[in-house]
Amino acid sequence: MNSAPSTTDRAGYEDPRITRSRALIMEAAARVFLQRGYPGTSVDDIAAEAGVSKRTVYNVFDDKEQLFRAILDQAITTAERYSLAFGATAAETVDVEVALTALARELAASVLSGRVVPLRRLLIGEASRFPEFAAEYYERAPARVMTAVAGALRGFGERGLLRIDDPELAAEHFAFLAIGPSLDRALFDLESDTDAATATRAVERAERGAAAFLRAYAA
Amino acid sequence: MNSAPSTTDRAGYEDPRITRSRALIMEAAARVFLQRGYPGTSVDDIAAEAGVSKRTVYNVFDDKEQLFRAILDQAITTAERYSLAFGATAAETVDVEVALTALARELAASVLSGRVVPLRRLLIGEASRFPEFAAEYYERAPARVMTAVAGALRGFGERGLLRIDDPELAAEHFAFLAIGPSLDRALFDLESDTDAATATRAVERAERGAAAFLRAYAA
DNA sequence: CCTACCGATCGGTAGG
DNA sequence: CCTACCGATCGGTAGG
Repeated sequence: MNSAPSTTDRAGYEDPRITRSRALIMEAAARVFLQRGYPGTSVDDIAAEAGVSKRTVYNVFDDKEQLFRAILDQAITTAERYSLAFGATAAETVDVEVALTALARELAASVLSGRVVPLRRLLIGEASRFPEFAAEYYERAPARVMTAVAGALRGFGERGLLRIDDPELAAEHFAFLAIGPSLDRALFDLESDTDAATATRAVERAERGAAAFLRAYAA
Repeated sequence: MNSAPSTTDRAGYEDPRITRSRALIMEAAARVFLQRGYPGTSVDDIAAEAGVSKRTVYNVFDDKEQLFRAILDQAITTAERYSLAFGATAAETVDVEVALTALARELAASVLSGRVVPLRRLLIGEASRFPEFAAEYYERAPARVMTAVAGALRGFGERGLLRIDDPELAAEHFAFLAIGPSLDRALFDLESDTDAATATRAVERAERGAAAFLRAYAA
């Protein structure tokens, strides 16, 4: 899809050298895009970071935008896989307080660590240039996680452990009580990406957010 | 500060032509930066939008970055003025449900309309290039509003109308229940900026968020 | 894989 | 003489 058709034969096999180059380039591009932004990153930067020539980059990807698209697809795939697993364990627990506290911690750990926050910065910052990228990511990543949370909360509601009238709204309340303040601040504060103290505070906030949710939605 | 010292005499008077040019340039720069981003905007674009020559832009501002800084200062000043007034009326009310619902609506209206969301996109997107701009904005705008909300909630707590142990945490819970989901989505969805249906849904969400807060923090 | 190069455009500055 | 402003163009770099 993202590469020239000629690099793949009719049976779908790709030259292993291209496969290897693609992986190197995508990893390098993700690293550099997330750090310096889309316009702040030149294709030369990516090629140098990947240890390939610029010409190789253009052999594997049509242009800079398609490379961005490939990075986004990869991130969305990861997020979708994650959202399927999310909350699966929580739904089996009988102690709703324990389950929701664990769910809040899990949410904080997954959203506030790794590349999620840098990717959000990138997509939000480029939303005017690539509105469809930002919108698609939102629908296929955070919105899916929200749906998974809503499903778990509906389960608790049906078992009489919580009072849930509107699972989608309740999921939003749960998620934003748990990680809303931490996430919002993280978007503006680059240093927090690697700061251990920030991570600790985020987990504590998640726990206290879950506690507030439990008070608001107690059966 | 931003202009050459020679344009202002010892008494602080500035050539009225410069004052007028500065206003034209800043309004144009705010419009274009917020729409197309910092690197996506050329100084020529700004000059054209302001109806002045590029040379005039460089007579008033040292460079493109200082112009960005001036826009940011203006936005921060507006936000600080707003945060001082915020919640002043709420603290006088006796009916806490009415007061908090009004506060939530007020928060939604002020954050989700106007230039706040586009400015957030700009600062978040440029956080890697201008980390101090993003951090300063956060501390002087959203963080101040949060402090104002915390003050109002503390007042309700002291009057026995709410159970508030930690006003700062409670303020975060209130704010993110009220506008967290709407704000997060707005950052990714450019069309929502001018969409009336989105605004209506945001107000409804704010009201239901305030209701959840009241359940969690009832005395 | 490297150097060289293109058409276009950038931020910033020259002379008048 | 000064400053503000103009049309034109600088050196350097972007994506391709």
